[in-house]
Amino acid sequence: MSAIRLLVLGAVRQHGRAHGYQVRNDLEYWGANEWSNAKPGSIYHALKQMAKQGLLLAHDVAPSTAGGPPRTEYELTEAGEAEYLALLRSALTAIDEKPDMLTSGVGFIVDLPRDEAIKLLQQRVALLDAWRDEVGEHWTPRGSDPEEWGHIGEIMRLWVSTAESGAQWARGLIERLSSGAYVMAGESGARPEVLAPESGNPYADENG
Amino acid sequence: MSAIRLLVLGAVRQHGRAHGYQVRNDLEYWGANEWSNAKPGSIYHALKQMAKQGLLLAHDVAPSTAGGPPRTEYELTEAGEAEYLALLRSALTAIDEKPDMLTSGVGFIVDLPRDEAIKLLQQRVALLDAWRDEVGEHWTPRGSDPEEWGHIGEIMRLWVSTAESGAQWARGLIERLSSGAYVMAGESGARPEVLAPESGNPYADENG
DNA sequence: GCCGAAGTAGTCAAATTTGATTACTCGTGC
DNA sequence: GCACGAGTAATCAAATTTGACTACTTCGGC
Repeated sequence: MSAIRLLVLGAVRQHGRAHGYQVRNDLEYWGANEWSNAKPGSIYHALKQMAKQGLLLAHDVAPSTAGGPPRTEYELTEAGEAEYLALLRSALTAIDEKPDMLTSGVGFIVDLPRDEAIKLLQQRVALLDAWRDEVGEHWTPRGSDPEEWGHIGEIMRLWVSTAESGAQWARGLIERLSSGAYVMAGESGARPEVLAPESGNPYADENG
Repeated sequence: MSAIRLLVLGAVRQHGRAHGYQVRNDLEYWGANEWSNAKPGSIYHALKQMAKQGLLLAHDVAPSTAGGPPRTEYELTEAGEAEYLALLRSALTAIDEKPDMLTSGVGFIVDLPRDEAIKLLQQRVALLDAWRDEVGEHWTPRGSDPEEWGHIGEIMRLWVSTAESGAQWARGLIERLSSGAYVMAGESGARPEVLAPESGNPYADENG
């Protein structure tokens, strides 16, 4: 799965209630259109699809106050909230995902309690270590002539290097979280669950 | 674009002439179904699409000799050959691609002359260095309070680390290529351009 | 002699993604 | 007073991707 659902759910959740263009704008501001598939078509499609599946609740709102076709506002249902957290956990843990997944997960990591975030990242490190070992074994079975693999061994080198650097980064973040960096879910000083409608999204544009 | 076209063109090219199942089998053997989107539907779709676009020539062959529906064999046209090399070059150079692109590029790197492969990888390193610097600047503009960015700065750290490890790997491969590792296109001892039909593909299964 | 598993070859519907395009409003200049 | 670019909000056709499914053959066991 791509990161689009996580991104859209996270963006809607930050507003409490949002219409497509707001989501699209937030994601564009984050540059997500460049490092993920967060393009208009995908965003609107994801909103509709998730509404159909009961993850989002759609409110048809009168023709927009500022030009354009009538707009629809969405908010997370309970199922949507659960799906959001599941996707977020998976984004931080799973190592076979494309990098946009992990990037999105990091972007929303403060929606998790500190303990859990650390635990997930530790799992990530363990998975990366295991994968590196597995790749190493798979590509150098006893008795097989290294010559035989030739340049294909370079793929192994690439993967091993990717795994090690990924684990390194995760260890760094674990350390920072362990020493109290950032304000995580449920901690005093946390951003309110839902942004006040009149205040701008600190991570997005200035339009309420 | 995904890696599917590069993979399919490369696989067909290695056989000189191949039908869909052969391609599918090769790619499965390389594990490409796991680290890329090389699934049956995508492979057959890519074959048909590229045939329609003149990159491949389709030969309808009598009902298969060994079960299943009638099969179609494909071979690269001149345009297909050009497209293949263009995709391969781009896979090795471009840094904004998903990792399956680079992996595929490495898998086929010996289809390029040594000089060119080295040059492309050097370009890659330069692009990665530039990207790392740009990310660093974009995320720490003068006057902006680091506190303001909070955990979002972790995305920057992730990207910087990705860029540096990617550049490191590329430098390693450049070095190995420079000291004569592997047999590249046009070099004595090179595998023949096209595999003999009766011999197995050394990088795939044993069926001709 | 035939049953089932494995292999061969490919198709299909549904979901998703892309990239362009539509449609309407507001402010700015002229 | 109106043309034009920028902003707002979304839709659409075409291409791609996914995952399951069809259909046919061969081979080993019983």
